[in-house]
Amino acid sequence: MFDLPPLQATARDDAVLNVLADFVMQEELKPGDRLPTERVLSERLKVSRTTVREALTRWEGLGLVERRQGSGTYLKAAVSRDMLHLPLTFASGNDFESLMHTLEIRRGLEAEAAALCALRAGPAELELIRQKLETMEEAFHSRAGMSSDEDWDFHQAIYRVSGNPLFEQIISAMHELFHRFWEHPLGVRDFGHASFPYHRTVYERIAARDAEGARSEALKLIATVEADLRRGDANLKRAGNR
Amino acid sequence: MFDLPPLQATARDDAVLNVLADFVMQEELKPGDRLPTERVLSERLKVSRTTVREALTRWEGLGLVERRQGSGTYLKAAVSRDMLHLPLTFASGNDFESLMHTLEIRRGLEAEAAALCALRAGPAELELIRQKLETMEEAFHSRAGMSSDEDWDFHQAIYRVSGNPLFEQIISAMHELFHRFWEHPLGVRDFGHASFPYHRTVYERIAARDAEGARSEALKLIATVEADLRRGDANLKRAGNR
DNA sequence: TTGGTACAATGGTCCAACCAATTTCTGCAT
DNA sequence: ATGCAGAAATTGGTTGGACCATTGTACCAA
Repeated sequence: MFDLPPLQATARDDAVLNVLADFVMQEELKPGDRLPTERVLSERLKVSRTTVREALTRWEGLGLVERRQGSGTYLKAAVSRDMLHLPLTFASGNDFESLMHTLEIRRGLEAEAAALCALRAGPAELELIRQKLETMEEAFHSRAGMSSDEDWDFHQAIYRVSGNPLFEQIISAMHELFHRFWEHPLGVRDFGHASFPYHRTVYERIAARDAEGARSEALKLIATVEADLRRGDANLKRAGNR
Repeated sequence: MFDLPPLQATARDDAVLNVLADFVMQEELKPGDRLPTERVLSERLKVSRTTVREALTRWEGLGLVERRQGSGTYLKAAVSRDMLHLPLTFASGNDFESLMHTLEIRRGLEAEAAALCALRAGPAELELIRQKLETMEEAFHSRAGMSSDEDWDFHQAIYRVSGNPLFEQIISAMHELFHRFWEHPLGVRDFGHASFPYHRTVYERIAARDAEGARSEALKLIATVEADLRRGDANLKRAGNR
């Protein structure tokens, strides 16, 4: 008994996605570009708009695409037909414990990314990191601490220069989780105050092509953040909140 | 420049998913269970079936749910309201480059997990790791190399003992990706041959409560795997395949 | 130049129907 | 009773058309 015919059962939106992926490749659309209207796609592909929407919804859920009402649908990541999607979803509550867990993941990744940076960064990439560093330091000094956006830019530059796109994907997804904390619970403590000096040392080790040194400095950096958070949490508990 | 108002655009299907997640928790639905009909949900939630479908499509894309026409929609994974979605997408998942990328991620995580293990493993956990190690060594000796299953068990034990569930979840998802390589492309080379001795050194550093030592040994372990793979790839290219 | 207003384009939601696969029920033959 | 083929109901998949909410743009007036 062969059971081979799972082909062509009813999989229109899968087909739509394949065709769309072809289209994106053919038009050489890059992240940020706008792709055709749902109505246009519906007409061109000879399927209903609903079907197009379901397909795009799937892509949106995978973070490949972003929809802006009244404006259009925009590409958020490179797309090709033979892509492997690996949607990880796991329960991760809003408690302090979960925050620490994500931080541990980040520590491992950040260290590795910094090490790879030291090995792979060319002059241009190095310059990019240096620029982000200085922007961050400037913001830090002018606003007396709290440079979370610029701080994030710096780290993101490292992930990008590492030459491995997975770093950025994983970390940026976790970044959302981080924000869930920074909004609500522990007040906006003076993060990064303790970690601040390590940003420069990380950069220096990278610039010196010292992979192990970069890894080590990155570890120290995250360790200070962790210590800050633990202290904040302790204060909170001592105050009796929750 | 404040850019605070991303609040409350129009997000019915997000709301639908939240309510649905609540429902799943409330009814204690487990993977395999069937959840209410689209039509029922539409009626109960007072939204159109289209909206319900878009929401479910998102879940389906993330692998949380499976739809079977004529039968129903079935839960495929545990669902809770505060879930962290981490959709990774690998470009062209069959080239050597992608394999290296996943390996770099694994190196960062493995090192961190080993370090945490050294800090947190109790006597019982330590014994578990030791047992996995010996099982692996035994398999290695009896079958002259190639002990991938037992090898995996060993590493998984480390992730588990690390006390951070995220490690196991991320890595085990990537493990699938690894297998796609080990099946087809580079022949089943004598992996782990070079990495073999490091398994024991990792364990010894953990047992000695030496976090940095454990991290360092774990790094060496992955490095040998990487070197093996690079060698295999070079051989393949020299042979003219592709 | 500035500021507002009308209008068109676009994604978001809804409805009502029909199609296709699956499951369940029904009733007949054994 | 039992077994099984066919009808009927159930359920996800698709369609077309309509309307709403938001955004972008062109145009006009101060």
